[in-house]
Amino acid sequence: MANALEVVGERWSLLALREVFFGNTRFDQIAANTGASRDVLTVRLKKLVAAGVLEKRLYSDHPPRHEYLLTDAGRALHNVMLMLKEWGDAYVTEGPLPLVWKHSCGAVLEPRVMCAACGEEASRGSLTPVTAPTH
Amino acid sequence: MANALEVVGERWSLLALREVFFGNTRFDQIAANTGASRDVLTVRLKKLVAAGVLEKRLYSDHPPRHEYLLTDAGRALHNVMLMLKEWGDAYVTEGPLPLVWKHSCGAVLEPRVMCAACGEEASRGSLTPVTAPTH
DNA sequence: TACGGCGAGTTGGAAAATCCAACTCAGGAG
DNA sequence: CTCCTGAGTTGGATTTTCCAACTCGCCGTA
Repeated sequence: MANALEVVGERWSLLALREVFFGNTRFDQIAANTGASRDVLTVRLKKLVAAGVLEKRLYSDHPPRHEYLLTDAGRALHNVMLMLKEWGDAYVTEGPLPLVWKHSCGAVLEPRVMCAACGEEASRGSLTPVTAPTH
Repeated sequence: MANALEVVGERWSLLALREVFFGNTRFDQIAANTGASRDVLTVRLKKLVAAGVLEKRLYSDHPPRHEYLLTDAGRALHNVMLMLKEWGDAYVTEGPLPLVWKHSCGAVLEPRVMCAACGEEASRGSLTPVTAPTH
């Protein structure tokens, strides 16, 4: 967890990623939609690229224009963001939600965490921590 | 998401919560295990209490000693932390993992996100965003 | 050729947050 | 009486963040 937070735990990092998930892949879009100041955003994006979460791609030579795209690692963050949004919706956000996700089954998504091995829901009570032997 | 991050998105907040999940509910334990400086930790814990994520309880009158306990909102963050840990384990942490979770089915937990309505896995491809009508 | 505009930053200075070590204060333990 | 522990406070140095303004390359138009 601490390692994860070192990569995406700084202010604006996750919000910037959210924008890329929404298809807002250009610097000015990200800046406008997150509210991050441009200098901080520059630093964050650089760090996310360096960490392999985003990839900076030139999509036009003349004029030179780039966009930020998700790598596999970046795409894998979607789950984290879903759960974070879910928690915010449930315990922080008041009033109607500005956005929901619709699942292909037709329902509005209420994400749950399940165990990949058995398919059952993984609640806190059904889990036990196992520390690695310190050797 | 932005709302959620306003509550738990600051540095040390999630790590402090992790410690409480592990049963390290006292100030000094949290400080030692997270590495946060004591003054910042004081502020973070106050904020988490104010936000209703933690609760400060006196567990001994003489001498006066308190501990931080999870509220419902706090417990609900477990899912977020599971996914964050999962991501860190998969894309950031190198070498053997210091800790894994064991599910009651016997397997080491690999958390997946599923749709509560249909029970199917909710991958990015199976989801579509629906914005609230701006009216 | 000049002029405005856009994308993507950079720069400088003020304001806020963080780090760290040392200090406090209350209540036991010896 | 002195030492120790838990839970912070305090002061000062260091980093980050914020913000508005500036730059630079390139384009469209006139």
